[in-house]
Amino acid sequence: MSEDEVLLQQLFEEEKLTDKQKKIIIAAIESFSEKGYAATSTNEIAKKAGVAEGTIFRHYKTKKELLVSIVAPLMTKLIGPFIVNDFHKVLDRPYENVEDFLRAAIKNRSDIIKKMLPVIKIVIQEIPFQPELREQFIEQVARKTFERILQVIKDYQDKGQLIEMPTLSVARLAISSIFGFLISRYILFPDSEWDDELETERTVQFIMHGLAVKD
Amino acid sequence: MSEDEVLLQQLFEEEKLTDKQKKIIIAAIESFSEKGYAATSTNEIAKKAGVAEGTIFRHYKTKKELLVSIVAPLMTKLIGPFIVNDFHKVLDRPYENVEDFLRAAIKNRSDIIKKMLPVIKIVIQEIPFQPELREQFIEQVARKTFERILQVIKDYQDKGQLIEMPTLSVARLAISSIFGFLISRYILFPDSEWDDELETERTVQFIMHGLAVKD
Amino acid sequence: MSEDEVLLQQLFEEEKLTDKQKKIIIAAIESFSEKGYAATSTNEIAKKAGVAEGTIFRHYKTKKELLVSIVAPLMTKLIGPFIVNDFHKVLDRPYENVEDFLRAAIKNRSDIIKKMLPVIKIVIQEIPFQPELREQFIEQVARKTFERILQVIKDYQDKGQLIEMPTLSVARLAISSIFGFLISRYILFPDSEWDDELETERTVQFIMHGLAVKD
Amino acid sequence: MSEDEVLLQQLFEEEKLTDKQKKIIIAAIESFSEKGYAATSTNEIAKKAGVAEGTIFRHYKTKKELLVSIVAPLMTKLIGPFIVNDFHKVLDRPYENVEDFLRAAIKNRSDIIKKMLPVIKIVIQEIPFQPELREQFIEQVARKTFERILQVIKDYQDKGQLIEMPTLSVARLAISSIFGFLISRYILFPDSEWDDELETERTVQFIMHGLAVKD
DNA sequence: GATGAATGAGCGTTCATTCAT
DNA sequence: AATGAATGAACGCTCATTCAT
Repeated sequence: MSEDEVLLQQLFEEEKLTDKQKKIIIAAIESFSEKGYAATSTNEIAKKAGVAEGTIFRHYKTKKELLVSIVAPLMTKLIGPFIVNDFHKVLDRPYENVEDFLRAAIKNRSDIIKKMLPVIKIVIQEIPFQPELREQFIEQVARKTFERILQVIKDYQDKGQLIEMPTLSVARLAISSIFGFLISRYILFPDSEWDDELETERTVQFIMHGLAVKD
Repeated sequence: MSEDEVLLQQLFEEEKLTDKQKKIIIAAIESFSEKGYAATSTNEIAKKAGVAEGTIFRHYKTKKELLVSIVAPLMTKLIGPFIVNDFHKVLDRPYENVEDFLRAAIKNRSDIIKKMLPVIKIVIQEIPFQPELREQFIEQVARKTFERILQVIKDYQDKGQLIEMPTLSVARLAISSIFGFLISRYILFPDSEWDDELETERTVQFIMHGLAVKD
Repeated sequence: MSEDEVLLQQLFEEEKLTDKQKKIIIAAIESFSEKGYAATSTNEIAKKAGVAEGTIFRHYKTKKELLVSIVAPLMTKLIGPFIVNDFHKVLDRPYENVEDFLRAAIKNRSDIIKKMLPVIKIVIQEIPFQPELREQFIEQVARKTFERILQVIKDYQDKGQLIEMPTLSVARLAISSIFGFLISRYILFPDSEWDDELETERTVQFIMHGLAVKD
Repeated sequence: MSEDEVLLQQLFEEEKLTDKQKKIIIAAIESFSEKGYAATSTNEIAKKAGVAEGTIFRHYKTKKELLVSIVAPLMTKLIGPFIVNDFHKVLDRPYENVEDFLRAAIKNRSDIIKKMLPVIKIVIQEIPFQPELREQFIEQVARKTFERILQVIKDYQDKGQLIEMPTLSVARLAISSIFGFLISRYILFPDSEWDDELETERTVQFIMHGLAVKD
């Protein structure tokens, strides 16, 4: 199974996709993420996919519907495992301390981001301009995940492992650090040499203890 | 002087802009930042600016040149003060400890970001797709600023105020936290109520001491 | 079969042309030859052809490609018969004397010119400005034909039917006379009354014996 | 006096031209003859002339008026000397025989053509598309000159130096040969090496005696 | 007289979308 | 289901021309 096939399977698990449809989606992901949605023509997608232009519109009423069909499942998939798995894990208290949880969270997201990189780029680029996507994102991702995250934070605060501070602020600071790492690692400087294990640990330690010298 | 006038003056300090040119730039900034560069038509800009479409092309040979002419000065302006001012300040040792420096850095960037927000959005959106911009950004912003930042970090490490860790990693962690704050504050949730003083302080404390409970 | 159909068939013998394509070509020939290539808009061609403007660009990537596609086959067709037929005829010595050859040459060219007139006008008008066409013309028409003509002249000189003079000069003089006739006949004064037989004969006699009174 | 100055003086003898006007005309002649009237923009002419675009329209109401103002004087000048001078010369019987007359005619036209070449190219290119020019050409050049030429021919026929044949046909044949020479010499192959004296003589001899071998 | 900024119609071309096959 | 020719609106851009300075 090729790399593209894997990506497709992850994004469109249950859906039945014809062969042509797969080709269209792969071509669209590639073009959208390279040149942006608005700057990509359906003609170009059709050529890259090796299908007739009309075929695209047989499966997706409009170009925007094609975009949404690609991006929407990511929202569920990207988030789903986090919520479903980790929720239970956390409730089951597999991570007795925060640091283990952070390490797991970073690792977990890393795997997905690596695979979904082109689609993630599309989401980031298009969310500001496509109200449809933004709404979906806020609805499905932001809200659900956020609630979960806030609760996790609260749990650890209750356990006395995190300082007292509004959970929203805690969330912002922790998420900034994690996303800052992932964005640096996979989007800004993917070509630098990275010791993933080491940088993950540094990030975790930073979140916990900051940069100040301890006496 | 209107808010737009202020923005223009800051971006195009020395340049002589005709009245129509100002209108074009303001209209372009608005449209580009709202709908994206590719999705904005020159016709639309002309209408919003109240000029003939031809007038745009009298001043800017192509649509892309208009984009660059808006975005390029930001790169200098956004960065200039940081380097020039803070460089000297740091060398002159006005900030004896890191925390003061961080507070100043956040404050300094906040002011500019607030004013330049729409242009900054354009830069963020278009850099991935416009090699011209990316190059300029890397050349003028990333390189220069990064060197400066790394040096500042090293200084504080030498003074024993920051832990020993590769400066690049320190930079990544600190910058993530600061940008995480600014992006949350001005781009993601500009409409929430923010106690700027307090959140700045929380960010600074986080960078220094992390989230772990101290005994 | 209409007159236009004949022209098309002659120019695009082997090629499969859709109905719309035929209409586009006929409209383009008409407009180009009436107003010149640069002064003809694609919009105008589309309207005259009764198709959408986009349809033109589906078949021809650019306006210039449309021009070339019309003019290029003429170069082959105009010249082909001359070379192939006449070459063999001459070698087979069907024209024992020059006068017969000249008569045949004029007649042969007349038929084609009559049919191709509008396209020929386009070629003449555009060759000075379209390097692409000029090259093609020199390559396919001028070179091949010229070699052939020079050889024919040499043959007749060897047979003692033409005076000794550099073949290039002989060619220039004979060709001037023939083209002078054809241009007068079909382009400058097509509306005058012409006794084609008689004027052809006069031209032939002129080429052979000039205008001086013989004693 | 530069070469351009000479051309201007010859074309605009009596007219008072400002310095800018001269520059405009020279620039226009160059561009029109290189790229054609329709494909030349007034902006381009202005730049080449080193004047503001508005200046062109101060002197010539429209672009077409500029074309006509350049081309019209040629019609008079090109023809004028022929009619005026040669008319009297012929009446004064300076050329006792046709051959001398032909030599003089070719020589006379050669000089002018050499100087006026770019303007002549413009005339040839634009006459088919500019009814205004065509009318002017027919009126001033064709008619007057033609009458004169026909009369000259008739004179020589009466003197028994030219064969009996409709003067129109005689004219056509002679003019074809002369123009065929001039066009080959100055327009088609200006870069070949030409022995002007010799080719002129060959042309004259051809017109008189043709190409057939005399016994 | 000369300028050049401004115009808006029109240019060649591309686009997402439709539909007969 | 798949095609690809056809569409016409919209695109970025150029043009000849105007006019306040």
